[in-house]
Amino acid sequence: MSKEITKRADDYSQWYNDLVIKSDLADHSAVRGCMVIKPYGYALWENMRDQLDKMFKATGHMNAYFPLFVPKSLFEAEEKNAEGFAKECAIVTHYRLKNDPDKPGKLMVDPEAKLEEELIIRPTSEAIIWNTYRGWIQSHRDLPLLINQWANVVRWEMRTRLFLRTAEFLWQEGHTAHATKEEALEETTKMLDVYATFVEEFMAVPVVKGIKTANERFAGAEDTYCIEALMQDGKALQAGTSHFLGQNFAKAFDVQFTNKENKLEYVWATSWGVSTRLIGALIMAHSDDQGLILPPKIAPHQVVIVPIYKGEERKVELNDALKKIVADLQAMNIRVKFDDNENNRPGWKFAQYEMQGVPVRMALGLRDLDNAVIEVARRDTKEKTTVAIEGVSSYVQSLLDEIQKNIFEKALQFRNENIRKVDTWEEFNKVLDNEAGFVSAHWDGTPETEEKIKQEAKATIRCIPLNNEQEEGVCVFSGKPSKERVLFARAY
RNA sequence: CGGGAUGUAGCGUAGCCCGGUUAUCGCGCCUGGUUUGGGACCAGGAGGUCGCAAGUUCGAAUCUUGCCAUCCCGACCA
Repeated sequence: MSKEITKRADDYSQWYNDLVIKSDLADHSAVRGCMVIKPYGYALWENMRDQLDKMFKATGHMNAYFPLFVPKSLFEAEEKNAEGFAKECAIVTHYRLKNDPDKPGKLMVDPEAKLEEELIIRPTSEAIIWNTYRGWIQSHRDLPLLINQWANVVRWEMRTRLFLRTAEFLWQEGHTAHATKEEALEETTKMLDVYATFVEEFMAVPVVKGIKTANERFAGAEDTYCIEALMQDGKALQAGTSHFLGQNFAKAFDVQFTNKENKLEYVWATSWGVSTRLIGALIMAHSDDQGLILPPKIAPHQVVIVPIYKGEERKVELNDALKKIVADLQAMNIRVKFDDNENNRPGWKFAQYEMQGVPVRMALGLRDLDNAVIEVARRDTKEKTTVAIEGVSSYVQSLLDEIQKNIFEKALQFRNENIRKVDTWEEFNKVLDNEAGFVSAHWDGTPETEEKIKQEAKATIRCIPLNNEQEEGVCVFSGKPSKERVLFARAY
């Protein structure tokens, strides 16, 4: 078991570099830890983004865009939020360069051009958005305000890891305002459900929905809900969060509304986000030694078609047959790539598209053409079958559904096999060291114990699962009484 | 910022200990040809501030010092 858990994020560097994302911008220390998203990787992100966007709109949200720069005075208004992000901010202090008198041809920061107030490059947008909401919300009739933003943010982490923790990343952040606590709480869990649905049904990655402990909570939130996924190396990954912000931001930015009784009240808030980290989750949850395995629903190309030529003879005939299949698949809204590039040989293409994770590959040569059949290979199991050309498009359509299902089932089985109930401290450590995965154990509910466990076992409480089964027990570390198990794991 | 390692062509590397012709090999790239059912082959070709700077020396990729950068581990985190 433990031997199978070998895949670490680093093992995928081949695909990061060759296909999806280049690790850094240039040989330039100042932008280290940023990422260049290549077209193929971006197409993947776009598909994920488009689907999420649809789901946000279906739940009544609208998109807006707020500034990249947050004046320091706004940033510090909500104290806990500011404190939480203070150590990882990029700050703009000047607005002009000038020629350096000592170094011809070089530029220097013009000391005359110092900004009166520093601008924080957003690590998250609560501050600037809530400052704006103050002007948008006066009456209960303005509520709820349901807004999402697709943007980039910057968090100057001491250590970066491609996809999982880059200095700049793309994400969406929803920021909503509500008249009542109940409504805001409902929104928080509703959006968590949207995330869970998206990640499971489209990315085919099973998740545990849960709530964070106080230690792991978003800075400035009353409660943080999360979805936690398990990677093939047995480490957990937080895949998305949805925060109930209470009235913290409303109070910090003085956002009040007049209720039906003509009384002033502070609004209730939520925020929620997922990022390009999801791409990392996708890679680490599904890849094998041959490369990526992409779920059909979000794969940039769902099908790739490779013609196999023999000299020039009957090439037209071959291509005509394939073009008809391409047209049939496109008519079914299947994203298909017809690769008739003659610079690369079929074997090269097979390997290439396997590495890129294209779910279905079809190959047609003269031998097949004469028999009116075509070879169909699926990426997830690597099975190849020969199918009659007649009706192959509907075969492929159902195969894509089958692959989507199979990838999820495989990941689900792996995840379920790697949630282990543990009742002693010795076993707790043994499982983490030898088998990894989630450990379901009793915890006395104190931040002190949580912190000690983190120190000693390097494992954190990933979440307290929603609808958690209540069960009398004793804390695996302190031996104090506990009434439910929580999920521990070593995490990215 | 602490601990460890490493910098040689676009990528991966040999050479360094023990200084001495024109810096090794593979992949990739360019040209021509033959090929195409699982990462083609033949022939020819281009590509190098040996991380940077200083020092030692007749002579430095190789030795010395300083600096810079990268990677891994830790603190931080989506």
